[in-house]
This record gives sequence, structure tokens and C-alpha cells, in this order.
Amino acid sequence: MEFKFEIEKKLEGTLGRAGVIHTPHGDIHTPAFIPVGTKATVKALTVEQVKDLGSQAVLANTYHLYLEPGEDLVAKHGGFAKMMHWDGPTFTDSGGFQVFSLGAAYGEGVSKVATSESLAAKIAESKDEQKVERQTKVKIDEEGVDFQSVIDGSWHRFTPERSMQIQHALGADIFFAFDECTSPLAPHEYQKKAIDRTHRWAKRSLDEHQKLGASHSTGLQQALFGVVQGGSYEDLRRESARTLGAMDFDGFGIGGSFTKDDIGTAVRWVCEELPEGKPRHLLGIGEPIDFFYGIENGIDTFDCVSPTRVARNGAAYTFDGRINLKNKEYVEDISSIEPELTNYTSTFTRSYIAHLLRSNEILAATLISIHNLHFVVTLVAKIRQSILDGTYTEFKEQFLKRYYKKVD
RNA sequence: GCGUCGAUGGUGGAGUGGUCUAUCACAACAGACUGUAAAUCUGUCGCCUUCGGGCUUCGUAGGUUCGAAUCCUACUCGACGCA
Repeated sequence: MEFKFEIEKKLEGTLGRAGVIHTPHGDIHTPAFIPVGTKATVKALTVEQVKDLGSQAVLANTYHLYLEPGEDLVAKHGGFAKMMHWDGPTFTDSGGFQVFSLGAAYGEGVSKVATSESLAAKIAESKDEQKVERQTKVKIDEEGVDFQSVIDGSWHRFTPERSMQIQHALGADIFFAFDECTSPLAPHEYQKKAIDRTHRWAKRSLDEHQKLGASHSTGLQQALFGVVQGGSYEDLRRESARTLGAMDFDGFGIGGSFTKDDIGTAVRWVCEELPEGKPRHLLGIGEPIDFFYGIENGIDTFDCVSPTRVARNGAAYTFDGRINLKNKEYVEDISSIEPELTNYTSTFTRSYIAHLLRSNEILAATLISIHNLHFVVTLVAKIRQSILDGTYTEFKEQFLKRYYKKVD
């Protein structure tokens, strides 16, 4: 019943590896994609569907479950996994990301992953004149964070200790330390201040976690991952990884915002510093290309809302790139979304799904979510297999060539 | 047959003398979405354009007026009422 990570095979000449994470609720064969079930549900899907498409674990969110229905109620069910009938491994995010999405990112149009052009434009814009005081729903201080509920506007407070208490009540196998996810627009000076504070919070999270763990009667051992920050600055990323790497964490999350073409580089800086024998999770990343650059630079697990979010908005992954099924060209297309992938959704035509989208039927969200999650879960599983088989380079080349081919 | 009311862009429906290619919604056509404020958001949506602008629309045909989707007349069509 112990948490343990084993490396099965390394990817020659890179930081990549295939391995297995043992958790109290089963193994995760890595690299792996972990579907996000923020509020103890993977949106639009039943747990049977999530399982059948090959998911090994689910990640839920502390912020959302704390607000609704509250961690005590979740604890009465025996944890969020039991509540949602998921019997495999689970993660909970700390609520730290909401410090970003409801704080620095709130109403600013900044996203976790930006293209360098859009970022440059935003930076120019923010330097332009004195901007009106921006409205956020978050106030950060040394002790923790005050934040306003997105549900009813009421004010709440998270500290590292509080986040750990809530996460223990929610009952996942793997927790994340409470961190501050900064804006990509923040200057080096602020990023430095933020990681120093995040490191102090990490230590406090660890202390509280150990205190709470000692009092558990279940005999299960939960793992705690520290979260590396540092924005797009190499010195800060490395410093953050070294500092947290020296602490007694079971694994590490890599958080923060990235420049689209540079995710791999930032990950490499971090993974070069982190202890090799502990698992690394890349928080909130998961477009097809990102998996390759993440994995060869040392990432073991990913989570991302993108497959399910874009699915609800009508976009589907195919081996020839992402398509928008709402578009006219699919109205009479009687092929399946991706003929080379077999799952529940593949028995339906693009035309039928386009019809469901156009008539606003909720089944469209379910069918495309099944497909997209199956696509990314399978893709990462294939990458894992290619590492074991020694065919990674060919596999990567073949996949990317087709997925990102430019049409002239 | 008489009377009343009505006819607006793909649809519904505002607008009742200038600021009207005409509010708005829907539909349509695209785009975005990366630790879920998200079954969401953004743009386009008469024709042409060298993107400055140009041209044509509010049932049809006339008229009044400097100026009409808006006022008048006739006609066409529709709904309702009376015969």
C-alpha cells in the first residue's frame, strides 16, 4: 500500500523514461495522461466511459470541491473517488492554479500557454499607459491567499495548511503542495519573490501533510508532490527545482505558464535539477505536440482540460490534426471522426455528431469527449510503448509529421 | 363586396420624417480554447472594394418633402370582422 515509483526504461540520450507509479489504488504506467475531473466528474462522462477509454487515474480540484459540496461532505463518502465511483488512482490539485486563473489571469485574457507573439503584445499593452486597477478575485500575502468564490462571490482563505487539510479530506492518492501560479507577464523580480514564497509554502505543506498523515487510520499512504514554478526564467526554474528537489516530497509537479514553443525547454531545465528517482507531473499541459517535448525532457504524467473542453466546443483530435466538427464540411461526412481509432464514438459518423452539435444535444459533448480523451490517453500510451520498444524517434517523427502537416 | 389591421434583411421581430444597411435575438459562416469562472467566448453576417470608400435595400408602383422603412395615393398579398 505504499507509494513508489520505478523506472523501467530510459529514453537514450534524453531525460525521458518509462516507468510505473504504485499507489494505494493501483499502478499508473508512465508516461500517462490523467483526465481531469475537477468537480469529481470528468465533464459529460460516466466513470465507466472514463475507464473504458483507458484512463489510469483521475485528477480533481481542491478549490472547486471545497466550495461545492465542501470537503466534509466528500469525506462522508469516503473521499471523492468513492463518491464518483472511481476505484483507481487519484490526484488532487491544491487550488494553487486558481490563484492564477482568478487572480493575475482574471479578465486579462492571459492563458497558461501563450504564443510568443501574443505574449509580446500583452506585455506591450501592459506597459502602455497606466492601466486601470484590474479587478481580481484573489489577494495574496505571506500566510496564504484570500479569494472570492466564483459561485457566489463570498470570500474565503486558503493557506498551505488549509489546502493540505482539504486534500486529506478529499482523499486522493497524490496531493500537490499549495503554490502560486504566476502570470506570464510578471517580471523576473516578481517571479523570484513568488517562488521564494511558494518554497516556504511547500515546506509548510510538507509539514502539515506529515502531521495529517500520521493520524490516518486507514493505513494508506498518500503522496505529496511539490510544485516547481519560475515562469520562463531559466535561473528561477532551476532554483525552484533544486530547492524543492532537496525537500522530502514524493514527486514533483511542474506548474506555471509557458510559451508555446518552449514548454520542452522549461521542462528540461527543471528535470535536470530534480532527483531522477521521483515522478514528475506536468500540470495542465496536453496538446499532442506537448507530450513529446514533455516526455523526452523527463515528464511522467500529464493532466489537461483541453481534450474535454475543446470536445464540448465541437473540436476533435484526428491523426491529421484537430478538426472543428461544427464546420459545414462535416455535415454530410459519413466517416467516423478518426477511422484509425476504435472506441464507442467511432461507431458514429461525423455527420451525426455534427448534427448533435448543431442541434445543441448534450450527447455531442459525451461522444467527442470519449474520443478526445481516448486519443490523448492512447497517444501517451503509444509513446510509452515506443520508449520500451526503442522506436520513440520514428514514432514521434511519423506522428508529428502527419498531425502538424501544413496544407499549401 | 365593404371595413379594420398588417407587409422590414435567411427567420422572428424593433424602428414610425434626417444620426438607417436599419437595434436585438436566432440561424448561418469562421476562429479561439492547455493544473475547468467554460455545453464557453470572439469575429463576420445586402453587394462591390485598391479597405479610403462606393452602390443598392424595408410588398409593388407612383407622389409629397431639401430629405421617406417612416407621410399620401393606387395596386398586390395576408389576417380578422361584417355581409
